[in-house]
Amino acid sequence: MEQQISIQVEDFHPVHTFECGQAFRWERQSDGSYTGIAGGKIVNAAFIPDEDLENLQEGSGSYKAYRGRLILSNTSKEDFEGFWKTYFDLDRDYGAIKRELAQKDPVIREAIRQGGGIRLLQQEKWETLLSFIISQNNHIPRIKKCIEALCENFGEKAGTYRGRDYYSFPSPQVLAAMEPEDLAVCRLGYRAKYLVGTARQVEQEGLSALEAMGDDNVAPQEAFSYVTHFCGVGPKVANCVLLFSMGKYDSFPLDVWMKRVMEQLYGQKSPKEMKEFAERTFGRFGGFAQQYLFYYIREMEQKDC
DNA sequence: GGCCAGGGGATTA
DNA sequence: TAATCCCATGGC
Repeated sequence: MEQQISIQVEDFHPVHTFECGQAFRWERQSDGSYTGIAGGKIVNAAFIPDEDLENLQEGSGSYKAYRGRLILSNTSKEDFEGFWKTYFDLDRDYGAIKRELAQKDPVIREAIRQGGGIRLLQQEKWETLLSFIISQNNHIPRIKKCIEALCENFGEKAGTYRGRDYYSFPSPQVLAAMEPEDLAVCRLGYRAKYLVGTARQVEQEGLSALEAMGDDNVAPQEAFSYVTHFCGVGPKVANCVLLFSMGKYDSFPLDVWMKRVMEQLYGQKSPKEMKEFAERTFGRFGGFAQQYLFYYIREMEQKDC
């Protein structure tokens, strides 16, 4: 019998959290749950919403409560306390963040209403760095395929779960020893040389130098400078790494979709204006706002047709 | 600072 | 079938 952990959570919904483009290794199962691997641990996350009126309709604020039970299967109490609790960012009060952001304007208010179950996963730095190098100028379905191929070919088998094999994310050492051509099986295109280049830099400088950027006393600007020095990492990818793995929550990644949001919904014209507007409006919660808005614009595009 | 190639696949025309 | 687009970056 699989070991399970069940906890009561608020401001969480698996679809919002796993489909908002922050992570690429969570797969939706036929029962609506998600199976993923992080830190070499395979886990399944299911969610049973509370059936109270407030949760089904509107919360006390201008958003649903997204309250219910999060059930993690194939894990232990120790792993939950030592890893998943932090990974799922369960100690953060998202209600307070949403209330503050919702006061800013009607656009972000509606975005929070649509994707109020997003939690920013605290992902591993090395994996996040490489995942977002792969993400550049790319579609999410293909990003997922590239990463899966990378893990299957260069990672280690982490185990079999519900009839499927899972592989860990390849280490810097393994990829540093490769030539870009060796990664051809992953269909990374021109990004293969970026991965190998960055892997060699990380191997040289030490993984701990990268990990140290996640410390609270490391300023966002310092982390940004460090992360952008890697091969194939510019401002967009760096901001994603800062936001999704280093706890720099003022980061506001500006990609094609976010430029669309800022132009169509906020009337900002240049990227410079967009950055300044975001900083001015969302401040230290910029990263949370970015995720709500990113999810919102993509939902709208889908419903259009 | 602006322009364009980089791979490859998915989507659109 | 052809053109366009994609959670961009590096190099000129």
